Amino acid sequence: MKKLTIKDIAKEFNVSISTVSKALNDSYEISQATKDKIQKYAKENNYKPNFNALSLKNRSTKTIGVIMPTMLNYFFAQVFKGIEDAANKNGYKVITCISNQSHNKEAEIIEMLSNGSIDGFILSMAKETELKNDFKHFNETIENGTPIVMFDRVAHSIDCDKVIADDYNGALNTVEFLHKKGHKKIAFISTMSDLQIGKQRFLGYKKGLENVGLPFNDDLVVNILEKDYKKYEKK
Amino acid sequence: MKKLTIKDIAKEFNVSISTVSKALNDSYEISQATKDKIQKYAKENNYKPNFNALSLKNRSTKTIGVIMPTMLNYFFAQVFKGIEDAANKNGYKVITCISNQSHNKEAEIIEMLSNGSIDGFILSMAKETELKNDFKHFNETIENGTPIVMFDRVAHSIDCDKVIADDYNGALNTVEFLHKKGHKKIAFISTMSDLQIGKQRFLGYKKGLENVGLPFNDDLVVNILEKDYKKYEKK
DNA sequence: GTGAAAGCGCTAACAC
DNA sequence: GTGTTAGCGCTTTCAC
Repeated sequence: MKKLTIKDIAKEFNVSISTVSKALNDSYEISQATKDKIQKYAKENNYKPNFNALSLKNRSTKTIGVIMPTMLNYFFAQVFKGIEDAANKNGYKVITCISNQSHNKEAEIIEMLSNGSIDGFILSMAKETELKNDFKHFNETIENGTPIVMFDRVAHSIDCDKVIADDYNGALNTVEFLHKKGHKKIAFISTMSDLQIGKQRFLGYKKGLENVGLPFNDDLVVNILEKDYKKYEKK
Repeated sequence: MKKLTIKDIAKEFNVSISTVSKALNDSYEISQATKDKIQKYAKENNYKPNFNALSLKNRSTKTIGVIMPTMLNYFFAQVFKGIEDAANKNGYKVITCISNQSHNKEAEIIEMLSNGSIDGFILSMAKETELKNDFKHFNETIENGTPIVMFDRVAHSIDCDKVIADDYNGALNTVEFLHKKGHKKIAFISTMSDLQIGKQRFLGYKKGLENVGLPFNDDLVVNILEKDYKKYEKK
């Protein structure tokens, strides 16, 4: 069964394609009788306006490009669920790609999607991008008129909207909270001490200790870096 | 900076758009000199053929619709990574939607993407779909000429390609393996005893016990259903 | 070697 | 109330 087009419907009723188009869009120009029969026929035969034709015409794809550093991580999986859900509710689709923490892959993804596939990006930087401090691809994208919204692992120097957590005060408040509960030996364990968000948390942790008058003890700080836990991951 | 089109390039060099198109596609009809200057200009100005125009013309979008029951689950997150990776390597994009185990949402997603947005589906059934045994939306999609590939939670009655694990023998072999290691009390814990894959594993488990001559003990079977662990999940 | 024109499916301005 | 036409960006057949 071939996909139905406006043209097919026009032929069916011996009217012009513009009549069909208007009827389907419930235009006031078209008589109720015509609209009724055309809409009925369209529904019965499962007509759906072609996505690419609409996107081409409207210069808008109603789809968002999402770039995730990884999905094998409960935080990012949750964020993805949230994005997908909100997008759908607002009539948007989501094209998702995984940078796998690689700067190169990230740039490639942006390149691949910068051809009218999407209306804009939502992304969290690859680790490598942050370490390299190389944001050229982001800047070019924005200059080319494709909006970017960054979350979690963001580059503050980029001029775009960002959604972040208050990592510094989060850690600080946690220390104060634990201290209030009577705890004296508060450890800091991080898997991302090399990233900005990790550093902020560490600074908040130290400041928290200072605030409550606890000594900072290097032995209570554990940094698990990727190279260490990577070996446990199947490739 | 507006996005460059073939038309812009044509104007730049005072040639026709078809010349530009051919030059960019390295056609033998065009002189090397013309090709060189046009290709150079295109590259320098970051020309990219418009995705929607190509899809419209070619009737192929080079994108796959992926429907996941959930992403908050290491198995599905891994599968997603695999799909995304393989797709990208083959020049495909991936539009991913989460059914959240809902039959309705699953049908809506299929409906939403069945307008020429994608060339085909890769999906794992929502739990509700399996329990309801209602596969109308799948059959209609296939009849309409959109291919479906199912994985993991599949409906065997649907005529399409499927990628599955051998749940029955997997469980059976595991029991035999453990028995060979000297274990006598082998428990069965499942979070999906209501799904086909869960039932297969359970049958394999029982058969395994039988094969090695161990008694089946109901107390060693634990079924954790969604309603039980759901309360631990943030909504 | 280059260009004109039709067509992919759709919308919208403008006839009639 | 309905139809014609141009155009979105691109490819491709057919002229020249």
